[in-house]
Amino acid sequence: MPGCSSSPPLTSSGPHISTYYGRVSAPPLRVRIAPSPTGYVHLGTARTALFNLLFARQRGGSLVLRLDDTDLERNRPEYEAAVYEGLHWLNLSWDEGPDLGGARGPYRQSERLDTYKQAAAQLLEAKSAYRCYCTREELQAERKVAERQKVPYRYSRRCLQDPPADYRSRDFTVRLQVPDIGFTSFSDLIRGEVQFENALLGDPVIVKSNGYPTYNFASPVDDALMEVTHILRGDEHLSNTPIQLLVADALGRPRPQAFAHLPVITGKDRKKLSKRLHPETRLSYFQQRGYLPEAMLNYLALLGWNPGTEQEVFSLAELTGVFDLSRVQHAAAMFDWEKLDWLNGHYIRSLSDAELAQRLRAYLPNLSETVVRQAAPALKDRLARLGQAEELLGYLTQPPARTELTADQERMVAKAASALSELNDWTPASIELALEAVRQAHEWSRGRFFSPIRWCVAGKVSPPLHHTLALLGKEEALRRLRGVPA
RNA sequence: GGCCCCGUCGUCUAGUGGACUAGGACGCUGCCCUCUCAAGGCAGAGAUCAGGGGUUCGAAUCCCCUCGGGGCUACCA
Repeated sequence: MPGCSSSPPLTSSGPHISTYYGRVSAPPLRVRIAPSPTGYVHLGTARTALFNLLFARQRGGSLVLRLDDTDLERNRPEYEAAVYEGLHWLNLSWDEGPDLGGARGPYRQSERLDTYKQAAAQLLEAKSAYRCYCTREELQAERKVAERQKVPYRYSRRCLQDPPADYRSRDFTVRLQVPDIGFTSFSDLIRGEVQFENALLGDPVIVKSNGYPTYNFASPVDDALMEVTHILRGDEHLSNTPIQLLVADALGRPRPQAFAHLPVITGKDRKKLSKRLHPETRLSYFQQRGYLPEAMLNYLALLGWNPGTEQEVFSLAELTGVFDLSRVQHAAAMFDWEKLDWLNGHYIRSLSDAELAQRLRAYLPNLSETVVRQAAPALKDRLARLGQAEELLGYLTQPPARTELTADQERMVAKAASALSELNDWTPASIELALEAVRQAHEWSRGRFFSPIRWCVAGKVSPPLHHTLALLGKEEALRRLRGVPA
């Protein structure tokens, strides 16, 4: 087919090959996200979820939400709600999960313990895994020795060759016996061929002494059983991949069709986002500060991916149309508050007044719905985050500090007050008309006339003066103009 | 230390051997608009393409080395 060569594939060859064979017997594309219920949604998890969703939607596949809750120390059932809440806030959805059910459940790893137990038993039976009775102290000692000898640490396999005599009375873990020759390699949709030397891997623990599986065991077991075909996850998992592949192999399960390791998101210090070091790690932090979910989603898409065009603003639907894994960046991306602020401001400005007022209400709990609705138009161009509204409107409840006025300025304020006191219709438009009349009658410039009024009524900075006054209400506005203490 | 990944303006990035005097966006600076602050408009500064060697008529783009950053190296995920 020489004619076909005129359009070279723009994406890497992996998916094309599978699509081609897919015509014969199309295995449905299935991807998954696997957050741990730790009480908050990690920003990286949110982006991984986005990319997975886009990938699945583009190819008519499905997205599975699985809860990786095998860490008894950190995971709590009640934290599950935070996962749903965060993801839903971003308007992200999935097709199967603990909340939705599905044919490949259960979707909480804590409910799949029997499955892992069986899988471990199978590996033990096949001699591709063995029990390890070493205590943490013994292992620690081994590690120390390796360190002292400046040789890379791997478990000694003591329990494989020579288990302790008192093993019956000891707790044990289960370790995968990794082949000590050969390489484990796989092709990554973003990074290409990646190879690891088995001999350097060491025998990883796959079942903890409390009977729970480790991540590197539960994950490949579930991915196989849940028939996950493509794994898109953070780059920090790249080094875990060979172990998971080896687990699938040992179990006699097919490996996933493809992996794609997404570049990590870093903080200003170039380090992976962590709860302790970076407030931006928690998705909910953005919600609290007044970032719009659609702006968040847009920004997240741009962190590590770009459309190849000059477009910066994308809706979720648009992203679904143009997203392309082959355009995902290889290098880590540093989180940038300033660009997010710009994007968020852009989205705020694109809201209708009514919509903005609606979204503002949660951030202005002390103001009436009416006031919030009146304030929306004046606030629109002044907000990078909804959370800033409270400060901008602070003058409503907190009168400004008294400023010293010149005699001239006092006269202007008095004129304004008396003109305003005649007004029956207390709206920005009529206030503006009244002030303009005074100003023109005396031939004062706006700057000269408005500044002292603003100082008396709101302070140094405030929305356009007629809005500032309108929001205050006639009575309070006049009180402040006349300098009467409340 | 070992293994793996990565390296274009401060940041996110375009770029896949010649159209690159390296483009865009955020931020920054200046001007315009203007009642403050914003928003908006216009203009501008900002990158020896990490460094050094090759390959080639020609390299940000291909190869090698070095340096730098990150990830993993847990009975966390």
